[in-house]
Amino acid sequence: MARLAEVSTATASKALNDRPDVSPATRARVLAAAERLSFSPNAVARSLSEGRTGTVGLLTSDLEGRFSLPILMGAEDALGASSTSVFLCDARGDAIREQHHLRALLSRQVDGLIVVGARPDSRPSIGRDLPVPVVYAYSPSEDPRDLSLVCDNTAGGAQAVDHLLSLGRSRVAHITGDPGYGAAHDRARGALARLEDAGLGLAGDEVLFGDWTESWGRGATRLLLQRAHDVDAVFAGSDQIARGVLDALHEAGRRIPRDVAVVGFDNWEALAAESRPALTTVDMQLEALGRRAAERLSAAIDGRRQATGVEQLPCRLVQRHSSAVVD
Amino acid sequence: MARLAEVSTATASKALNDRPDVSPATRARVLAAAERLSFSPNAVARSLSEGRTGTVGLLTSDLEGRFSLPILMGAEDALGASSTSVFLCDARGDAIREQHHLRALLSRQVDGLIVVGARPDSRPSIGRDLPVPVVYAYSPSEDPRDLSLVCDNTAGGAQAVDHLLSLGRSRVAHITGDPGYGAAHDRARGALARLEDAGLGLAGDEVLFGDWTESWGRGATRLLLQRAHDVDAVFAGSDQIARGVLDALHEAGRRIPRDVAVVGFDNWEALAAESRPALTTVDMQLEALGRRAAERLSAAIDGRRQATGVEQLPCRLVQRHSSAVVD
DNA sequence: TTGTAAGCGTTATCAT
DNA sequence: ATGATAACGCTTACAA
Repeated sequence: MARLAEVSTATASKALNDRPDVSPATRARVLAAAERLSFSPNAVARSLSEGRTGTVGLLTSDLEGRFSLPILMGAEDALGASSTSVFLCDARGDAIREQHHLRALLSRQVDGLIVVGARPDSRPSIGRDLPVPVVYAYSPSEDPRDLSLVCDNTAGGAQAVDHLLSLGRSRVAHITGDPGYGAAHDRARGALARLEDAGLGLAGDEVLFGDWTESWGRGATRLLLQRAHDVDAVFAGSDQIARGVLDALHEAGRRIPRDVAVVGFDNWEALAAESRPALTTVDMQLEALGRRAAERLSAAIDGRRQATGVEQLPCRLVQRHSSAVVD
Repeated sequence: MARLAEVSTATASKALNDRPDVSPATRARVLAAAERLSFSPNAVARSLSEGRTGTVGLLTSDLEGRFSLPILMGAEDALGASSTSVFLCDARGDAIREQHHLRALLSRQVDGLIVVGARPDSRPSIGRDLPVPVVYAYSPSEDPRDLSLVCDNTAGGAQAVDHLLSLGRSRVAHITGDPGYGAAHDRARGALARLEDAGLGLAGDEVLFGDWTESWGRGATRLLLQRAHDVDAVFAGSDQIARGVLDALHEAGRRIPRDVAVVGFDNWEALAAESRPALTTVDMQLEALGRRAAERLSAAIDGRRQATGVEQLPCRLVQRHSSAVVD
């Protein structure tokens, strides 16, 4: 290609990369030649010479889960903008496989790593002294010297309750999932704090922990209706649970939202938008989380000092009919 | 590292790659040195020299959809086994972005490409004369000279009806989604063929096309119950639709499966396993599809001749309670 | 402004 | 069995 343009490879390189010290005429000649041969530079060779590959590794523990996906999209999106490519690796929740992938990524000379956990709880650090910066998303690293981005579950719980209180509800119950999840406790804590601030207790007296399923939502609701017949709002720890709650409330003849308002968590569109009535829910804004993680990583790669600790990103309440104002 | 072992880089390379013509003593010395320095070979340099990167591009049109995800998992899984890494690119359904990513992938010297569409219908070929093999998954390429892997929707529809007939049902209706989807027609065709074989017509006389939502499932079911009061089975074109069908049948006081058996499509666990009763459904085995696509691609990369045309992979019926045998 | 040459880290060829 | 050397395709001093 340089030959076709009758210049040296050095000049060709400068011309193609918009470097100074190339006469307009030469540049034009080079560009024309490149065009003619539909020349495309070999990024591998460039990486070798520059010592920078323009790639990052995305190490996820659980592609299956619906949570990693939006994060991954956000990250892919943000990195694509800086024409960085993403190596995707799924460790399937297996530490051995994770180490294996880590080695593969490092040998491929990625410029940085994003680690996306399967659960919102903290996870072991992938290692200190890695030759590239690392950002944890969704699951924070146990090591506070790492940088982690997570969504603010406590604030999310508070937002849900704030909303219910603003509707004038005062008998608010909370049905949530597996107590083994830190996020379940965080959301409950946020919710309880707001109730307390308002001088209220929890309808049903205690948080109903169970698992993250629709059927638990149904079962817990039946239990709740016995314990607190006058309940006028339910905050569910997930949209799946909320679906069960709606179902059981219908069954019991309660009208929604007139008799009981319901708020879910996750904003899982297929569930929340299609329920009857459509479900008000807390959105974790995971795509934004992924995007932010990518931005933080890019900054670290470009040498700006790597921040540390856990950064909490806000949730957003999405209002639908299950908590509509009734006249 | 070669210096530490007091050998030349050539010998070190042979030792590390289990090449012959290295004395056991030397090999041991090299391995020890590598260990001490926790040496990890630079895959970028190796790629440059070998002309092969051990990477493939995964070009998806719609990361958002739940369908690309299992395919992606399967592909990632199969490729990981051959220690091939995957570049993930999401075109977001935008042709421009797709071309952009394609260029980026080629300049990164990927050894092959997997193209995953957003819908089960055919899509434009990504281009002829690419320097690397390409396999299409889920969305077949419009160009029959490309290799595409898709699931056999027609057979899937047939499987659903076969199952219902085997339960002794004879008044079978079909409620499905957007008629703009070829897959909707394929499934309907498979279902109708089997009914015809059994000398039966469709309950409700015609396929009820609408959209892929729960609310359409509800609406269509109400319609259906007017038109064909004696319906004893419904085959739904998706699990979301099936959820709506279940809902409306409950509302109408029909018992499931005693009065009406229901079969869905997709085996979307969160919906199907948690519905009341749990939903029998057709699984597209997308993970297997992704895996198969990766295998085909690997074969093509390794020089075995690239097959062409559309390869159909079978679906699998997952039986749950919505079509249980009633005594 | 342009060209020459070294270097990036590996593998492969071919002497020794 | 080992090592010197070229090659992979690019960037970048530095020399012309």
